[in-house]
Amino acid sequence: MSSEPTIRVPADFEAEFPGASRSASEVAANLSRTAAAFVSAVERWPRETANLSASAFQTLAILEGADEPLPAHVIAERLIVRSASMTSLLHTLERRGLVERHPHPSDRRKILIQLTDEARRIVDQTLPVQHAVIAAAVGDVSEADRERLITTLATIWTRLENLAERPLPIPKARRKRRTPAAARQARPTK
Amino acid sequence: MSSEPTIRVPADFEAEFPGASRSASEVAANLSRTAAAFVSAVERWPRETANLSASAFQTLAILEGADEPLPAHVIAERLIVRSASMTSLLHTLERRGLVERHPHPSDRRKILIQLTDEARRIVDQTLPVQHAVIAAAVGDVSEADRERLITTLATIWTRLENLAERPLPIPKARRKRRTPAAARQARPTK
DNA sequence: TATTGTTATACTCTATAACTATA
DNA sequence: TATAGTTATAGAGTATAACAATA
Repeated sequence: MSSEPTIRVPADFEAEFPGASRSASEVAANLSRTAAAFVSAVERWPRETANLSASAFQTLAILEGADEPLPAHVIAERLIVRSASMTSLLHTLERRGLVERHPHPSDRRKILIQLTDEARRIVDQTLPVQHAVIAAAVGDVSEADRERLITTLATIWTRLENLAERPLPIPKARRKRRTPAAARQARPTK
Repeated sequence: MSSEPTIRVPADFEAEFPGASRSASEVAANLSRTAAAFVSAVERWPRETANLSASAFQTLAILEGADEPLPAHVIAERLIVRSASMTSLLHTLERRGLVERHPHPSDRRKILIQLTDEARRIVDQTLPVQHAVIAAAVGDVSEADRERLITTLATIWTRLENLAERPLPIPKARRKRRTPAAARQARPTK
């Protein structure tokens, strides 16, 4: 497929899109592609060995990390899903014997979600693989470059957080470039 | 939520997971979070102004970029989806009046997908906003750092491509650390 | 009144398998 | 035989709205 080591953007890009930045768009494209490959690599093990989706495994990992049963709404907050979605996710995990619902001892509105031993085994096997995959993926990058990368990513992330709270920007007009195909179409058809 | 500028991993991490790398996992965590924020920022405009999902807008953008009608299987290849998923995507877009199906003039197995004027208007308005959002997000990063970032991402991506073709690794045993909660549970309950 | 969780419903996206028609 | 596309079906994920039980 697109097996170039870096994704680059054509030179006339900023002429076509006033307000755009060629280098910024190259950052965005390469960042998205690398992160997608990262996520796919990390999700591979739980999917192929335990048939667990990303959300499903994340639910187990959250419970394992908490080291104690959690009420459903707490897991929902950490996963960033609605309570109705959480109910359905927990239903799937319960059917597969990976979590159990228990009544909360003092607040009878709540249910406490507890991992089964099988779920704990899955998490214990999956986390080392995921971390090993990550270590391998970053293996060719020096420690100094890792630190630089983390810092630059943090700079971008902070800006994105601010942007998310602002209203949508007003579009600037695009100056469409003439592509060979468009020129072909524009030419009188004989 | 997790509004720290950088995500960091505890110092005892490598003791718990032999074969893992603390700095690599920090790279992975920060990369995933920043990329997710990027994708969410870029998908915001087409979703909020035209109610278009990422795949739906991508389909329109591919057609716009090609500058000529494309057969369905070509779009499916570029989107990396199965032909059946493409059919359903195109059905949704057709219902919304954004694409039209036309018979291929010479190969009667094929259909040519063409953008409507409304779809072209949407793409023309969306692309400048997306590129402006990207330029704003990366605005605080110097040109030199952008280039370094792209290079480092390419290094990681190349490794991930190789890893994807290999069989799954064998998990190394985890050395569970004692968390406060676990210690509490382990202690005799009085 | 607010919180917790469930049910019902719907829509998107993706996937597989069986199928038609065309090359 | 291989290719292009559709239909049928299924499942995961997310969303909203109405609801019951409890605080």
